[in-house]
Amino acid sequence: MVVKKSLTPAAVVEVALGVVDEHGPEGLTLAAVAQRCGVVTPSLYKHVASLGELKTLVGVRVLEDMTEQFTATALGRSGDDAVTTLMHAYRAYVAAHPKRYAALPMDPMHDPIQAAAGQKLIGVMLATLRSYGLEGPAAIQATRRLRVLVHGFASIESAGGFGLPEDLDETYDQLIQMYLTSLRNES
Amino acid sequence: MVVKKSLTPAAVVEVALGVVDEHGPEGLTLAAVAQRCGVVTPSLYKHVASLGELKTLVGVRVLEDMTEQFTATALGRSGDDAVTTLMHAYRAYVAAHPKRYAALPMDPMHDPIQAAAGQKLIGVMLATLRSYGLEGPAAIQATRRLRVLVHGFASIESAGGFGLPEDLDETYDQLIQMYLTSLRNES
DNA sequence: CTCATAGGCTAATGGCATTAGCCTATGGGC
DNA sequence: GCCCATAGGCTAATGCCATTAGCCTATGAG
Repeated sequence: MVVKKSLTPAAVVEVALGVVDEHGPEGLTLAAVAQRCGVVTPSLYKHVASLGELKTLVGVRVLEDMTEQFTATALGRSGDDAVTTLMHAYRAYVAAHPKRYAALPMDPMHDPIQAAAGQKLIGVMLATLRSYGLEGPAAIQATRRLRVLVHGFASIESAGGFGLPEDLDETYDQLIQMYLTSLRNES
Repeated sequence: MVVKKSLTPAAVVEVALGVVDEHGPEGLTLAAVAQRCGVVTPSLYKHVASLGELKTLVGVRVLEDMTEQFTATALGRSGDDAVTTLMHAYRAYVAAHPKRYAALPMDPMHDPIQAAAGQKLIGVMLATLRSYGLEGPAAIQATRRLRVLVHGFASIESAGGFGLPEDLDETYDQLIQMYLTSLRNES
């Protein structure tokens, strides 16, 4: 039987993701999504509650996507190797989908719909640090530092915020070394 | 003579800044600005070319504001003291105007109107590192690392992105120490 | 076979940006 | 002191977008 394009909510989010990848977060509009779905705008309300909700769902989708990628990459590694790999994976993801990254909410924890996905992503970072044997608060601090580094770099790079793209690999390596050193000085 | 509210472009930007502070960057709308100016929307076009231009000008204004604050704070200091002070000033500015910070473009260099202001802000950071005697490329790398740290932390904190506000001062202190260490390991 | 409903559609409302064109006060040149 | 260009306000109109209401049809469960 031919598969009908039944247009599930998930499919709508998928299309929305495509729109974001092409036109950025500001370009994400119900009208644009509807057109790509071959449907008239109001029809979308049968699948999502509003533009706001769609944006939220897109955010969740991206968070899950990142979590999956990073998990796969970090599996079977530990220590500096794991951290280095995770940081590279983070940068690679954002480089591959720059517009998409800009669609991420910086406070996923404050939205009940996104909280779980955000928690999982942070969980991957926390798990990556496991082999350092950091206890409670120290582990949280280390995770925060990591988050600051990868997000800071990724958000600037993806926006083309560094004047020249020259030596950016070197810059990132330095950030990684800086972070690894901070981990060593902590235990 | 009573000073007329002549509504210069600068005044419009000022009002826009107020709107951003209150409602965030998405709330910055010509309609909102016009209302605050006690004027009808189309009238604004006599002072700014478009909403886009106004946003750009707001960005310039914020960049200049930050530059001024940081310059004043860093004057007369050098070495770790200067860096520490600058980083605290950055965080303080963003904490004082969280919405405003979100209105900043991450790629000021790509806009001819904002380039100068962006350059100056980066210049303050570069100057703050002067006493470390870093040469050319090394100085640029150090500036980039600094930028990544302060922006990463500030953007997450201002969005309320850290789960609990607990121990954020400690987190920031760790970031500062981490950065200072990276400076020492470099020369 | 029937009928509830999923999922599409059209029509209508209201907010916003933007453009065109009008109108008035004012201040600089004479 | 007079005259007019213009700065700076206004109304009207267009077009895009989100959102709501209400209609219509095919389909699949009973």
